[in-house]
Amino acid sequence: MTSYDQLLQVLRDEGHRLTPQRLIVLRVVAEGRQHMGVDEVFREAQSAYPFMDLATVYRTLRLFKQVGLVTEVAIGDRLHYELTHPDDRHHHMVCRVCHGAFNLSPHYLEEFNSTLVNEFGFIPDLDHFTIAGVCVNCRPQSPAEVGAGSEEFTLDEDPT
Amino acid sequence: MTSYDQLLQVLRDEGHRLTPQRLIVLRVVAEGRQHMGVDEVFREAQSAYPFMDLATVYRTLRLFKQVGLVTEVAIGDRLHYELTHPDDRHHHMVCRVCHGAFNLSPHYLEEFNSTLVNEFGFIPDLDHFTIAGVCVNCRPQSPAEVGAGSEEFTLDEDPT
DNA sequence: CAAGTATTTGCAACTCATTGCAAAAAGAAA
DNA sequence: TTTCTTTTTGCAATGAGTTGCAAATACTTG
Repeated sequence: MTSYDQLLQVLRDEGHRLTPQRLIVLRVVAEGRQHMGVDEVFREAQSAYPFMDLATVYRTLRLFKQVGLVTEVAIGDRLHYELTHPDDRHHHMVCRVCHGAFNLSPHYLEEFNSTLVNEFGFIPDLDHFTIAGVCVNCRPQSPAEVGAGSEEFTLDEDPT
Repeated sequence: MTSYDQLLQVLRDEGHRLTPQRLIVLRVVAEGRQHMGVDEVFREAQSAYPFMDLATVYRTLRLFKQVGLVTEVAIGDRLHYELTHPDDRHHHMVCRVCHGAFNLSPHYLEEFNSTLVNEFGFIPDLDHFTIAGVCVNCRPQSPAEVGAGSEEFTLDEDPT
């Protein structure tokens, strides 16, 4: 049983129907690069199935997100999606300047999460979290740093 | 010099023109309750200045946000704005169920901020931060908690 | 205070995303 | 396989927010 079939089983198990549209969107996202924009998913899906409708792509991605098959990442002000890798869950730091997305281990949010729960009884949605900002490469460097490069930092960028 | 005039000075100092539309939007936000929706701002502004256009309200609020006069809060999926109180800066926890917005002291994000800067050289936008989730009152209670109330937590809700 | 210019407004068109609804189709049952 | 029920799709309309552009206007300078 392939990994792709396992994904389909997730849908079946929750009582969702396996329509050609869903199979295609799933395949596009599974085979595509990290965090694809909705329009990209739409174009690729449409080339495999010309009757594909944009609304269906939106609905399908939302469904996939609900059942955990994909992860939603807000890049700029557009929504992107990537296949969820259960063994490599991570959050994202998205650079406001270059729009690059960098992975962030869930470990960095554990304490924040406990604090909100313990102090306020507030349960934050931290299934997937995206924080915007400016990455090392786009950061205005202080004079002392100019020419020093940024070898001191490790940014695990999503291949795009 | 009133506080209102100080706000106007901020605009003037940055070279922005003081149009009637801007004066009115500023007054509406300054006198309004916490985090008003754009449509509310629009309605109130329109009653003071019938020619007010919705696009102008959007542009004006965006400008005010840029210069720091107002803070943008995403509640549900709509944007809300509140006057920035420099002596009471805070982030928000927004409940996905009741849509209530609760204040969160910047102190709770200091460590997270330093971690990202120190470990990744990533400078997160933490001027204002909104985290979605479920608040104590809307949280499904465990059997042991039923009837116990939520006196153990202090949620500082924005008056709405 | 009049003239000049750069910004801002109002309007309409547009984008991204969602939704109502009738028609189509998936899966279950016979 | 045929029928039935429920979900899903395609389409068109809607909603929130943004944008291009010509007309209007706030501010600057003489």
